[in-house]
Parts: sequence; structure tokens; C-alpha cells
Amino acid sequence: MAARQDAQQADVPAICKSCEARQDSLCGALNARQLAELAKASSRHEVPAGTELPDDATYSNLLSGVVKLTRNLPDGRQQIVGFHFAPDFLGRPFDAKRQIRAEALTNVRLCSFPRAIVDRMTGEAPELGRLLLKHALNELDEARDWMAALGRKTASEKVASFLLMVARNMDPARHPASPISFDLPLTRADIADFLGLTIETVSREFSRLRSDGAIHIVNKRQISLASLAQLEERCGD
Amino acid sequence: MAARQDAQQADVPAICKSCEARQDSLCGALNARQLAELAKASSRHEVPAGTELPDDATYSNLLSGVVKLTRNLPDGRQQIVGFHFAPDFLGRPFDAKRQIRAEALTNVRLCSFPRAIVDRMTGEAPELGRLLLKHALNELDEARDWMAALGRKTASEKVASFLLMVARNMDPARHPASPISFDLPLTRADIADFLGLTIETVSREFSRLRSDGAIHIVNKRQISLASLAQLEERCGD
DNA sequence: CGACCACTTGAACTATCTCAAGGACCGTGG
DNA sequence: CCACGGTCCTTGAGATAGTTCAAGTGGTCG
Repeated sequence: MAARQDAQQADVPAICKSCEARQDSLCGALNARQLAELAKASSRHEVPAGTELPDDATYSNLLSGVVKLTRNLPDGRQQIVGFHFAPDFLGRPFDAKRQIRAEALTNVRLCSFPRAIVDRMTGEAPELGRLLLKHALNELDEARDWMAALGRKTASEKVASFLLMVARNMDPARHPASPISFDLPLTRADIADFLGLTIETVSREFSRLRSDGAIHIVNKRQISLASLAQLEERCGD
Repeated sequence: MAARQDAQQADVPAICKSCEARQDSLCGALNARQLAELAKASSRHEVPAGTELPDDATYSNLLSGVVKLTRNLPDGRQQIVGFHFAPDFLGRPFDAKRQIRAEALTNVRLCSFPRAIVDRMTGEAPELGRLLLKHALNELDEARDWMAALGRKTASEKVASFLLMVARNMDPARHPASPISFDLPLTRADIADFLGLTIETVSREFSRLRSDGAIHIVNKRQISLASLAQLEERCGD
């Protein structure tokens, strides 16, 4: 199978050629020269689950793993406002009014770039700015979908929607009709903080889905879904 | 008081000079030539409250009035996912995965531009792309704030937060300490659809805020707030 | 082995919803 | 001028989805 050929293929930095995130990430919007410059300034890290990713002066491609974004109320109540699944792009252009914390849910591999370089390149490469805008609008769409879920869905619809979302992101390339099995990268507490529920309610809804035959709970974290269709009926949309 | 001087002031189209949205909207990122071109292609409309704004091939500055954005579940449940208060910018670059409807809550005046022209200008004026990105990120921050409210706040915190948000947007220029009075541009049903509550609960929380002296309900829609500080204590953050 | 952590399950509780009735306002038509 | 119906809002009483509190399970790690 001939891979998508790039006229400048030969000039692409070696490390980028095998990059899992390459075409989907912001790197896909760069030409070979820019990619080379960015690669030179980039650094790869692996951070263990539970690490808070500092909201510092870097952008990163998420090569593998899952990251949660949280907003906290001052009394400690917590809401997860989004996730990043590999391959995705992390990092917020400009300053945010509101503090949002990012934390690795699993072990995570990152390819990070100094903010200054990317910001300069957005001036030179309009395609890059376009891509950042598209990315932000995607996140906005997702946030609004979850607003509808948080405001208007029942607990069991929320849990079904959540499982569908995770299934779609954990292995996006899978065949839509095939059975699905994955390790949940979240604790029940995280799921509760995302869905605006308590851990007890989440647990009860898992049990209910299991006894109804919609899911199979192998080992607390490992879930298999009989079929996406069965969950789609229960997710409220 | 000397207004902010623009080197090209003399070339700015007459209609734009007096525009309420000018500096805050996307027009603030254009030079005089671009502004002139855009002004030539622009058209002003006034639409009455209740009109659905078609998600068509236009961008618009919202010169006056308030617009709601809604997401619907297939069984009719509705969630309001955002508002636009004048002066704000309406219109979504690229295609959205999800259908979101926009509807005028009050009479609304718009200055609309053909999508094609703006899209072309983003290629020519990096500042414009930057501004669109900033705008999208602002909306994302707001959506995430409301995710936290929907998921983790009590009914009375939600209503207090909502009143604060409206107060801050209806007359952003007001002195922060002064008493505030405004006409709510929403029905109780709209408020409920925004906060993930029922109209009865919204009504009860209004009554409670009134009997606690936090607000004064002049005429169902017309609300006056004793002080922002008093509501801020009740809003949960 | 014991302690701990994440999770499950049950039982009682409560914030919010549902259902129902009534009040205030408003335009229309007599 | 009043009667009428309509829409929006308020208030009460009972129902319920989801929470809180509490006990128990199972796996893991020192």
C-alpha cells in the first residue's frame, strides 16, 4: 500500500517520520523546513499516571495515553471539562481567564515544543493558525455536547454516553461493528466528576448496564461492549 | 477625551465609524482597505425576537440584542449552550459536526458579511485569524465554566451565577459597585433550559433570592440586584 | 497477615421534579 | 368599559432520581 507521498518526504526529520501524531497534530500543517526547525526544538518526555501537566510555556503532541482537564470550585467540588486521547494536541494559545488543570490519567508520552516557536510559526504559516482554530472549535463542540448531557440527560444516559465516547477514542480505527474491549483509563471517581454524579451512582449504573447485558465488566477497569448500537440506544441521542 | 486615534481614521467607512461593535469585533483586526471592502459587502438587518438565525453562509456582528444557542436531544429535551450579547461576533468558521441552533431572544440588529470574504481575509490578515481563535477560546472557556456549574452546582448557585453572568453582559461598562437593574432577555423556560433545571425550580429560586433580599423582582422580567457582591457569595465560586 | 484502596451494594434521605391549581398581565373583541 | 382566552409565572403537595451514609467485598502491596 503506497503511503501518502510527500514531495518533501526526504527532508522530514527522522523522529517525525515515525510519529504517531504526525498528520493529525499541528505538525501536519507545517512544511519540511518548519518541521525540521520545530523538531530541533522539540523534546519527548514520558510522565507517569497522576502527574499534573504544568500549564507552562509549551505545546505538546500527546503521543500516547489519556489526559483529563479539570475545573474546581473553591470548596473542592470538581468537574472534569474534557479529555485528550492520543493522538491529540495539548496546549492553549493566549492566556486563559480561568485556571484549568491538566493531569495524566495514564502514563503519557509527549512531544513538546516551546510556545514561542509555535506562536511565531502561526504568523508565517496561515495553515497552522487555521488548524489551531479548527482544533479549538472541535473542543468547543465537544464541550457543548457535554453541556447538553450534564444538563439534560439521566444518570444512565450519561454513563452510556461516556462509555461510547471512551470507546470511540481509545481505538478510533476499529471497525464500527466489531465488539469492543478496553481498559478504562479513569477511576469511578473521575467518571463521576466528569458526569456530574457521585461514584455510587456511577457504580450502580455500571452494574445495571452489566445485568442488562449491554456491557461486560471483566475486571473493574476492563470493560467490553457487546456492540456500540446497544449503547447508542441508551445514550439519549 | 481623545478617542483612540487610528492612522487610517479618515479612510474608515462612514458606517463603521459609528459601529457599536467595531473594536471588539473582527473588524478591529482589519486595516482600512480591508474594512472598506468588507463594509461594501456587508448588510445590516434587524430581526424580531424569536427569529431563528439561519446557520448559513454568513458571519455577523451583533450590534444590539441577545442571541441564544441551543442543542436539542432527539426527544425534545433542550439545552442552551451559550449566549451572545452585543457587541459580539456570530458565526462559525468551518463546518460543525453538531447542529446548534441560534435564535434571537430580543430584537436584534446584525451586520452580516458573506462567509467567503471573511475566509479569504483570514488568509491575508493573520491578525484576523488570531482574533477568531481568541474568540473561539473564549467561548470554550465559558462553555467549560458552565459545564462545572451544570455538573456541580446546586440550583440556587446556578441561578445566582446566571444572574451575575447576565448582569455582567447586559452593561459591561457599568461601575462594578453600583446597583444594577436590567430586563432579563429570557423567559423562565429559557433560564431552565440553560441551567439544566425546570421552570418551577427556577421560579422558586428567584422567589427565594427575593425574600432573602439579594434581588428585587420589579416586573417578572425586570430584575434589580442589590449588589454584585451579595450574589457572588451565593454563586459557588 | 493486615492495611489500604477502589469499588459495590443497601437503606435512608433530600434536592429537584412532576403534577396541579391559581394569579398576573395583555391583547382582542364585544 | 368589561369579559375572554392566552401566555408566563408562582406556589403547593406529592413523587422520585440521585445523594448520603454505612457496611462489605476483593484485590494489591508491604
